[in-house]
Amino acid sequence: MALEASLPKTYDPQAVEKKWYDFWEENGFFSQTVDLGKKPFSIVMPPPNVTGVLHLGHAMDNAQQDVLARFKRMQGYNTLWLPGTDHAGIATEAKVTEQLAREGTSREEIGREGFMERAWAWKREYGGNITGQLRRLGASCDWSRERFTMDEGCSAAVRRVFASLYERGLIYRGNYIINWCSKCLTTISDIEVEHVEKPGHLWHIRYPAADQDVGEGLAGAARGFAGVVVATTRPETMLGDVAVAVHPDDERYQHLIGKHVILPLMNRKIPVIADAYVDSSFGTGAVKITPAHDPNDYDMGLRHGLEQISILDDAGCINESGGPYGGLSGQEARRRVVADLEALGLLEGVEDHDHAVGQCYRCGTVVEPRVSRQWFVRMAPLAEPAMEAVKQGRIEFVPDRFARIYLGWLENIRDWCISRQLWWGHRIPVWYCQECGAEICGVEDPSSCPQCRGARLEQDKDVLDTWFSSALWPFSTMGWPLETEELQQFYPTSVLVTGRDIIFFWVARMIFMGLEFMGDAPFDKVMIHGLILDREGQKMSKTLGNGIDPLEVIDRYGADTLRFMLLTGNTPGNDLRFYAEKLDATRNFLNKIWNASRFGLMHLEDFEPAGGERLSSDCLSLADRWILSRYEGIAEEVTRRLEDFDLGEAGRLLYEFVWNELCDWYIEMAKPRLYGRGVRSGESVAAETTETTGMSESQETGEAAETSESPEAAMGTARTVLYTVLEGSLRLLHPFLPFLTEEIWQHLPHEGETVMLRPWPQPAGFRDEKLEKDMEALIEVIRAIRNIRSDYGVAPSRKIKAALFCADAGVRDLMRGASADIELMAGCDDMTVLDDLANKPEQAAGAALDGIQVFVPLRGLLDLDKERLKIEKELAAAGEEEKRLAGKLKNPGFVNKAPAEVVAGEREKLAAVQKRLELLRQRLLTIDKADILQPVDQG
RNA sequence: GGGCAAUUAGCUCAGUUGGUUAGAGCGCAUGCCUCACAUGCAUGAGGUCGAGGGUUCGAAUCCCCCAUUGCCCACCA
Repeated sequence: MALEASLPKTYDPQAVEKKWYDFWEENGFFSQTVDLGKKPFSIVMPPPNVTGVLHLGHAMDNAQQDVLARFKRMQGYNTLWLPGTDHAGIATEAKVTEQLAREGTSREEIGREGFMERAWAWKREYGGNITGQLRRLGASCDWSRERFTMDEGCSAAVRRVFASLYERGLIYRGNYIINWCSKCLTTISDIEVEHVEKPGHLWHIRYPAADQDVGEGLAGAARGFAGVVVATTRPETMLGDVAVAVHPDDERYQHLIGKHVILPLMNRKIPVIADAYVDSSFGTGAVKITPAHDPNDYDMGLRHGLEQISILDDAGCINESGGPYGGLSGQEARRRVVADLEALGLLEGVEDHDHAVGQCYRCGTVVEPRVSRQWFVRMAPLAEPAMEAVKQGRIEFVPDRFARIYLGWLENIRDWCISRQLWWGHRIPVWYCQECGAEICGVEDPSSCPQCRGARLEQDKDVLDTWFSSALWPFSTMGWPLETEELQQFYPTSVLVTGRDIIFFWVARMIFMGLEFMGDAPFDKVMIHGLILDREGQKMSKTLGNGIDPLEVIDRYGADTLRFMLLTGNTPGNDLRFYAEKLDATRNFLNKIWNASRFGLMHLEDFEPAGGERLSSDCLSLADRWILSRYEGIAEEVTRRLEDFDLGEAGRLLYEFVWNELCDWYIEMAKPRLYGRGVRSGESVAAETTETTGMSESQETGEAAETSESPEAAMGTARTVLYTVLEGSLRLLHPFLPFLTEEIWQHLPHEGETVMLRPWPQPAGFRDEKLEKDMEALIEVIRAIRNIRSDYGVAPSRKIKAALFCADAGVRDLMRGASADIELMAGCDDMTVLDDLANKPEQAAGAALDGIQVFVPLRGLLDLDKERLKIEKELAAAGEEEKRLAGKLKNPGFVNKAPAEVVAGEREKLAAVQKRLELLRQRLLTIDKADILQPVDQG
């Protein structure tokens, strides 16, 4: 009593979450030492940005990882979940830069060294935020192994990998066309460019033939000029044009190939070249070629040996190569160029044209393709094995459709631009000798030039793409390049859990780096989840302002509610909508568990958990055996689902089991015994009662036969079963609801320090599918009776008596004590009683179930109109059913080809329906004839 | 231009290899403050499973086509 009284009626997460998290962490329950004798399970956490804040995406991602980690830990695996954070080059640099601006200073002013100091200070100040937030979520990761992508070890791994790839020619430096963000002031890789379809224009511009005088007198006389009309979406880039291209077979332009035209505004003579890349059917069939600012033109420029004229500066403005337009912004230059062309009469037309504009994925600024000298990773040799690993099943995507996305990307992969014009990051480990020009790359900082012995060395100014260090995460965090025992036990990791948005950024790159440097894939499985959407199905984003802060949710509902909500209600890989009603429903579920446990505690205060061996089946009631069977069935199914990474289904199964089966049925059925009222179903009788004739001939005389065991013994058994199922369910729920389950479990009698280290439930042989089917039938019967009660408005306080006729004695036995509001009539299995009731439909309401008939004497409760309506309804339904069945049985296809037992079954059903129709018609008649009804007996 | 997902009750979603009567939560209706829980209990109403073909004795489920929505990829200027 004291225990249950100490628990409030509703679960209060705020009161317990911190307590248990600290308890777990301080006792080292999350930490794992290497033990090569145990089977390993390992996950590396996708490192969140060190300066970031937890959003719902993180919450879901980490909740999923936590479920797996806790599940595997309970299963006895040596489980490592390794956390850490990412230095997030551009994002962090932008934040620090902003901070400097607020202080009235700047990057340039404080210099590289000063900036790095500020960035590290920023990291020290805010880096703990997100890890603290992960703790609030309940993440059971091993914080003693927390890593940071720029810590010493990870940096050493970066150096080693870079040097190795460099030595083998897999990293090279060169002038290529790259993507430039003029706001972030750095290059970005191809996948960091987002293509957004936008309405734009296609301008048709005439480039006059070069043999005509295009001097100063161009204006006003343009109409007379021949030449060629090109179509472009970016007219300002013409300032950097070096050619016009047409398809070699295009008849319209044969006469121009090899000739020259004049580039208007710049008055440059440029050739007309033939290249099969050009699509004759698009635009005018003639393309202006700007090798310095368009990837296709760049390639074509290489093919034809064309000059690259760069016309943009770092800020995206026209540079001195743009002649009179120098200094203008891109936008402004476009306006002026178009206006000037129009004035010259060279603008032949403008049409609307949607086209994809590349934007920086971080800041949304339009990305300009530029030719620039950068560092690249040669992808072809690395991509090949990475594709093989997935094709051969070495790495498995869950759901597997994501494997195709991965493979598709790698098939068409281009070299990876890894240099960034930033300061915050891993500086490229290459030095240039200022004396002889040698390029030096090494794991150690060089002190002098190995070629000329000169000491004037200057390190490359750029840093590496953040994803370069992320790509090494699965092994750099475990100590590579040292041969650590962590690597030995935990690499390859078991599964990577992440969102589909970073398959390219991260997953693919980890795979090829792992294969290259560890000789094995970094993980066996990749579990991909979707995004969190708002209630309308919109992506949550900062710009839309529809984001929800997971910490506010935790404050209000608790971490477990948030977790469970994020983990259930959808299928793997699909997006998940997030809205308040779902949270409420989940909170109610937690409260249900809470109260079921309070009920349990009332009855288990001085209970000794001696173990399951006390549960031998001969002292169990049918209800006991049923719930134990269901519990084991659920445990098995949940285990299977978790092993298949179907967390949503596992959670749903637990929800339904706990609420519907444990709470709504078992606890209700066990109450009489738990309260010492001693009603106990007669399983001993059931064991003897055969299923021979369908109607038991034994003389069951009500409750006398039921109490073959003392109320005390019955209570003891019920308590043991209740404990077994409740405690076991808490263990099954623990991966989903760590805080709630720990809090309850600690109140229950228990062995061990914490539920999180208890063994995962194992089957103990209570599964009995026949019994489960019987119980299902019983539930149907009880529903039918309650339905009758509801239809006739029987007061809830009044017990309802029912007669139950069924072929199966087991079901009838289950019925005893199954429901507090229903009891079986004495002698109700007597055939004569059945006939009697069936023949007096005005005195009894009935329901026919599969092989079972139920009657409830009405005892004067009959409401004639209601009954009549109901029968009419039933008649209509039965009529329909008869039509359907009769039609089916007339179908020769069905009769001849379906299995004989199916056909026979249908025939039986038809017969039953016809019989029922007849019965209903008679009852209707009787009712119509009845004047006043006499109660059957006095209840 | 390709590819992927989704389309099932008023809303949000399940539905395992084709097989009795298609499920849940929320919402709704009716009745209940029954000694674990009103964040609850009981009962009920509500579905031509996006449209159209096909395979099959039998299709929400397999095949084809179409439509709508969302997402990803793509160097048609």
